[in-house]
Amino acid sequence: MAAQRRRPTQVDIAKRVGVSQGTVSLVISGGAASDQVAEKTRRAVLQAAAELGYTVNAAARRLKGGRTRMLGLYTFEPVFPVDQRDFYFPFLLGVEEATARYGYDLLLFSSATAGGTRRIYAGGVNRLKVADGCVLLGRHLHRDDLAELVHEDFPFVFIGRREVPGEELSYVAADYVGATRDMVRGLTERGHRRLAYLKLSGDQEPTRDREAGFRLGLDDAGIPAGACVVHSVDDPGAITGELLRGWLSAGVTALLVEPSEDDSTIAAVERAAAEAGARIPEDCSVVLLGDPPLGEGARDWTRFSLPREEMGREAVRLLLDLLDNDDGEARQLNVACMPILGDSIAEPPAGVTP
Amino acid sequence: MAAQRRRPTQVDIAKRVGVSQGTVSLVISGGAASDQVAEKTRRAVLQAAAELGYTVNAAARRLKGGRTRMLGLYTFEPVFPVDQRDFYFPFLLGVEEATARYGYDLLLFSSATAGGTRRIYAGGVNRLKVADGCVLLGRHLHRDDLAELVHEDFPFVFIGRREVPGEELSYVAADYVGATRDMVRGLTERGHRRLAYLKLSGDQEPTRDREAGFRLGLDDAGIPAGACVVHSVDDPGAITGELLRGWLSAGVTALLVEPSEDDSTIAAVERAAAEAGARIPEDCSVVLLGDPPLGEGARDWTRFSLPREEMGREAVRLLLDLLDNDDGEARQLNVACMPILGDSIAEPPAGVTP
DNA sequence: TCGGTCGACCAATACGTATTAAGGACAGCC
DNA sequence: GGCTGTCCTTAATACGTATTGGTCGACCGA
Repeated sequence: MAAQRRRPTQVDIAKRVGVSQGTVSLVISGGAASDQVAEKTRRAVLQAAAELGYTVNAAARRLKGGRTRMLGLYTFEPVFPVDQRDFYFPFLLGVEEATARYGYDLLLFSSATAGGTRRIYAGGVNRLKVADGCVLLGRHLHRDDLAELVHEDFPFVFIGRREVPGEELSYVAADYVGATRDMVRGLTERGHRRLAYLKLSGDQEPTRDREAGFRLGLDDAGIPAGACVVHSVDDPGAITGELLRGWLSAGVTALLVEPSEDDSTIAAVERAAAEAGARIPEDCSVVLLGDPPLGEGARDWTRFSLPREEMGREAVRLLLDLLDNDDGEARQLNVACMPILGDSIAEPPAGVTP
Repeated sequence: MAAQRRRPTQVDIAKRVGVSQGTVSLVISGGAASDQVAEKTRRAVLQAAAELGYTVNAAARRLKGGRTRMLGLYTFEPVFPVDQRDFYFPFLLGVEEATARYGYDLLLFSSATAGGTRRIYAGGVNRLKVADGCVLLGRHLHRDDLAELVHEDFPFVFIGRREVPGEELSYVAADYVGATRDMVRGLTERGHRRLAYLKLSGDQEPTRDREAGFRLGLDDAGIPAGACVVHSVDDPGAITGELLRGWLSAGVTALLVEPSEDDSTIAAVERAAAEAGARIPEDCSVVLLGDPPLGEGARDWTRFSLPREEMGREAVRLLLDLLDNDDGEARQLNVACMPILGDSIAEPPAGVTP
């Protein structure tokens, strides 16, 4: 098995069979056009291809405008770190499954990590373009990168709702608005009238959507927004027993908590409750606006859960749709979250009548 | 914003600035060669590039260079099914990490799944070759595919030891021989003299290696092979309390169990022990020759554990080594397993003197 | 003024594939 | 035999970049 110095090309096949490169291309790229080729030629070409161990050069095919049958997956954070594992893995699962079902291969842009910071345009080059299209994933993204990506018109779909001013972009997102609204309804129907909402600081879309859902939920129940607390969590350490006690004595009976990436916010809430001598859910109901990051917490939180696997699948579906009929339209999809009734909510304690 | 029908190229920049495409290329690809360009021109080009929103066409660049800076990952089973998750995930982790560190991208050959059966040579064409090299992973592989793959000389590294008659192929494998030998030593040093070894049926390399290690371990302790039981497990249901009781009354004091992919074998052993009224480890020590598939078993088995993440990393390292200096040599690496002392072994029960 | 040197740029080409207009062989028909 | 048409194949070209041998002009020293 002497090493062949150069990968065989269509020209090599052509020479061997005694036809032209164009004919080889017709056969190889298959399907529609290849029935113009005589069956005998066709077989000879395929045979030679097999013998030489030919594979199409993806770069060349792409260059000409052809398809690579590769979909890219770019994540703004590394996907695989173990602590993020449970968060990202289901997305991956869905993306991989759908990619496979449609007969595409999946290209993970790991190299972006190399420089430490994770950028699309490392060295002015947009690696993504070797793929036919790309699924983007991650919470912390460079707005500049995203803007530039939109500016070229390369097909991509975001997992998670993203906005770029003046641009329409494709995404599949969890319906945080509706899910949060439903959570509020769940509380108000149990009689809670005064709620505290702990939102993450920063102005990310998921946070904004939850807050919108919160306000809609209040409207539904006819509760004035002024009757509730909205607290922006900059530092989980700032969620003290003191703070919580203040809220409770002001008539707050339920907490809505937006989970952070680590479980620090949730942990802080539990700690604060302990410090304040408040039992969950007897003295204070708690609802999580999303999945607890580390999954295996001792408590079975009432919460909603993102259909992450489904979101991954849908992202691929949208992307392929985008590829197949290239109108300039953005595809946007909101998937419903699944409400989970845990043991962290109850009726408001008796005697609390705000 | 109107989609620009065509992305700007170096030619566009060249026209705008009034230089040739070649000069633009010199400036853009930067670094070493670009100091041949006058500073004034240089700046003009860069400015125009910025104004036009130019980015390098990755495909075109690749076309010239040969390398794609992609490494492939091909698995003979689907990687992502949830039930296999804990088995495959650490390999993936390691592969991805190393791939990223070396600045490569990772191509998952998902499309292979499409046809139901998982073959490399779908349609007579070897998809793998779009990547510079490939890491192969999985227990059940088509020997034909592998043989053919070796025959063309495409650089790849197997995770897990594989043999193809007459060929030298590259792999990184767990040192099953040494690890099993050490397990036997652990038992014999505690006084066990009569062991039963439950091996999987089938003639896979991992099974053979473990058996080799078993025999070496017996040699070390001066135990004749005939004094021990080697039982091939075709059907876990066949491991009955009856069978175990027979062994125990024949003086067997310890079991070495090769875990299957599901946990059926291990479960069968526990069930048999219960039926036979034998406590583990008081009446019968048990050692696992590998990781229990489902991790979270109630019992803390004495076993050895594969350094799966490390194996993934090493596979990539070997592969890149293979790419960079292309002698025809195969790279082979055995990594040591980590022995884990659980609570499933003890001294042999008193009164048993074979 | 002339030969020489050097800096700055250009023209040409290769990379491997897809596509298309055009060419050639061959058969059928009048 | 000439005409038309069908079927198969080819030649040519485009895609966007990197590279290299070469050219052109300026500048310098003698």
